[in-house]
Amino acid sequence: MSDYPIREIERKWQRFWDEKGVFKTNPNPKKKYYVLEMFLYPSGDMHLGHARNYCIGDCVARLKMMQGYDVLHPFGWDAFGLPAENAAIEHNIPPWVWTFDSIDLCKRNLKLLGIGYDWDREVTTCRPEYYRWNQWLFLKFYERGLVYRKEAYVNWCPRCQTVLANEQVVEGRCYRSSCAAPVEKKKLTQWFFKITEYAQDLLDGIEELTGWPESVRVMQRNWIGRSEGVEVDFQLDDGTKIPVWTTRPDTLYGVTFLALAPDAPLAETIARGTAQKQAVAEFCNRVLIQPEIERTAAGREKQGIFTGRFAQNPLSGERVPIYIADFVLAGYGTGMVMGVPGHDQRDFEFARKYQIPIKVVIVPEGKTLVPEAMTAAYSEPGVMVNSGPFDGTPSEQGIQRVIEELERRGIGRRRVQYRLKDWLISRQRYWGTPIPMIHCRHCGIVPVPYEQLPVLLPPDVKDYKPKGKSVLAGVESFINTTCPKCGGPAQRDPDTMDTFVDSSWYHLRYTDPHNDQLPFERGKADQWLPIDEYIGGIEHACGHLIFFRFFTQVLHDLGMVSVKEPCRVLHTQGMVSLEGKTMSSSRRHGVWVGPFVEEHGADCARLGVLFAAPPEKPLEWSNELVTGVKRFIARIWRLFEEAGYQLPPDELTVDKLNAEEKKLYIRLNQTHKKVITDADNFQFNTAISALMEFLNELYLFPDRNAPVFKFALVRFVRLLAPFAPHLSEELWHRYYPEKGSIFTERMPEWDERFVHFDTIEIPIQVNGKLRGKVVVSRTSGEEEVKKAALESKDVAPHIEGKEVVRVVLIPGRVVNIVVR
RNA sequence: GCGAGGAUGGCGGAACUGGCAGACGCGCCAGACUUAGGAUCUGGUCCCGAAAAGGGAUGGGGGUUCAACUCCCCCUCCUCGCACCA
Repeated sequence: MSDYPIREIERKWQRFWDEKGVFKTNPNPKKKYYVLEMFLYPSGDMHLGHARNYCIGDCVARLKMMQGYDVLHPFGWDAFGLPAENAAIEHNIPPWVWTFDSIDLCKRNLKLLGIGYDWDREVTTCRPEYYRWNQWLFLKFYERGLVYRKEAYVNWCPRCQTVLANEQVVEGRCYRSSCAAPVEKKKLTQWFFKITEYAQDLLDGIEELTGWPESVRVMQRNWIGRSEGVEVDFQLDDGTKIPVWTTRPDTLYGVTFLALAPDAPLAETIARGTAQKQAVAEFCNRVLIQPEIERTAAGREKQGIFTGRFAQNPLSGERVPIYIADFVLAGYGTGMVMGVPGHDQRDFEFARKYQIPIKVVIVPEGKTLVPEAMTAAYSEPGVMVNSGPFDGTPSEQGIQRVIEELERRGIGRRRVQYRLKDWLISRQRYWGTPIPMIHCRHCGIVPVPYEQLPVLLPPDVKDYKPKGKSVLAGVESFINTTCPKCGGPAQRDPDTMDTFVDSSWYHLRYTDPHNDQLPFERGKADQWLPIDEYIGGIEHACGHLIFFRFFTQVLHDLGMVSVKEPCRVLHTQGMVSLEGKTMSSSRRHGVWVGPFVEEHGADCARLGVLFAAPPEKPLEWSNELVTGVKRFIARIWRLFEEAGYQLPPDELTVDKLNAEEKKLYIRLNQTHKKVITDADNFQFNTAISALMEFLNELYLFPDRNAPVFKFALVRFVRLLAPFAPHLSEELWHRYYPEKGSIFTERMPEWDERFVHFDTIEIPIQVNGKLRGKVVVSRTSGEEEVKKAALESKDVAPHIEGKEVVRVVLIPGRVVNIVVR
């Protein structure tokens, strides 16, 4: 008998699936199932870390097909963005050449793995057929007031020469692992999506996402970061009101200074006309020039400077100095904090350093605090003191009472503050979606009319290298245009969109990928949404996975889709590492799909990544991992070759089976049940181990001509199919050469009448220790089992001469005899 | 600092609702078949006992319970996320 001809067979069935259109989507699904893996940034070769993601998704998709669902399982390319452009600059070729080469390579790899995508629905974000709808959606968002332009200090990556969203700054550095340059602050005029308008909706929506990992839900909650507080008006000497937001109004009488962020707008003007003016300007410059990571590192010694100005506390009437302090964030609250050194650790440190008085206004119940003796702020709840009419109030109540007083006097307002900031989407780079806006000297900013979309990315660019401003600004044929309003000469916006815009709605485009009238038709989106199973990396928890929820919610509110949440179930898969380091295309570190499949086969790769560990766990790849599944495949092949593909009977008469045969039949049903329920619960490793166990039993079964044996073999093939599709398809066709694909055949249900043996072995414990076993009928009554246990000779020595206090029976599980 | 998750053989990992800890696989040991084996098959493989009988074992310590990997309290360590958010 020959070895399993892996590659020959895999190629055969991949061709067959293609030709028969096995994975084509039913456009009119009756029972839909949308399984989606996060699409791919095509950046060179594909390693087993990528493959893990797609093998998981494909296993789910094929299983659902066999269970009778109409499955949507599409794929596409997240093809715009910096890596492509940087690589293009490095290799001195246009970005699209590099990108499409990468796509070809990756697609070949996916086909080598035999992943069952409906390639008719392929989406490529750098094609005008796709990105025109980015522009269209941008304009819709603009009309709805969800797009705006403002000058602000933004994250600037000096190496990529572009701004970054907050979600793209990781530990103060550029999020791209091959860059990781410290991010700077730069004042620029940029386009933003007003995601903060959806902060509460995004937060509320998390409650519904019960099919998401708890960790992701918590991360999103923290990222959105809701706090309740109050905005209090302090007053400058000239009467100007300056609002300060706080969550601790109960400490308002303890304010001894105000601190302003160096990049807050007020910081520029506050010191005007004071002797401090020069020093303040120098301080702000010095602070802002530092990379944010250094400036805002926790635990760092705080820096500040007095502005020469004072403000009046609206409750106590006290006059306090205004400082500029580097620990205050411009983008949170009002960009200014009230300094309460007695009750906030940061304020405490700052006050000690600059000899600002410390005032105690909260004390622990029944105790006193002496400012001079304090070594840290007292930030716990307590009782209010030195707080005028509020003295004696417990601080938690005090928060409410102070707010009420402020509101009554019209000098404060309750306000919820979110940590989430608006999404900065403009990029000063070439390889992205042009922003469909026109700047006219007379009419100001004018949107490009819908009928003029797409605004095409010009191909005739000589130099893609960024120079601190947009590449497109230097492309005259692109930048010069006419104003749609007045017809006069005008200029296009030179920036391109963040690629996270592309990935925020691709899940909807898959439902209607060729629509040239709309991004997608509502009816089609509603047929498939929400996504039933979404699989991707956890690194997207606070980026893409928030953005695509945001888009879906806006599109819902625009009446374009019925669902508010895009995705019912999310699974995050663990990274795959090699020699302790995460596999990475850009660092050329990994096991590559192409050579691996050529050597071991696609089924081996699939079984390998699925069997090695539960999907969410990180996985250290090793050759030993392959050995087991490769042996498994070889053993399956050998057993079936030996058995000779004899057709089983259509119906199995269970009554006529002898004991041995019936046992096999029961084991088959147990295996069937476990494989399906485990796979449905995303436990592919134990599903595969159940198949391995059953294979071992098939080998030991004495009569290979028994109908039940033949029956079991064919069922085994069907159960194996989602995990090792090529091998299974081959075996299936050896039985049924005239039938279609195993994946379009409805998988039978297991026989629930035969998932238990007639007799069971029950462990007997004495005082909790295992002392023996007893075999009883599954239907025997409680007394009968207890009697058998007490009479068992295994336990006799342990109960002899002792008083049996109690006999605990857990039916079908255990008997515990308690003696004294 | 705050938050989340985790710790089980030499390794990856199993264990339903609290009910036989270590399924399955790798590795290792022994044997069989072989000219040969890095192929295949069979058996063994948590630790202490020569062995049986017994004990002891799920990061450490306590508790609840007839019974604890599982529940409760304390501690240690690891991973991840956020991190001066007022």
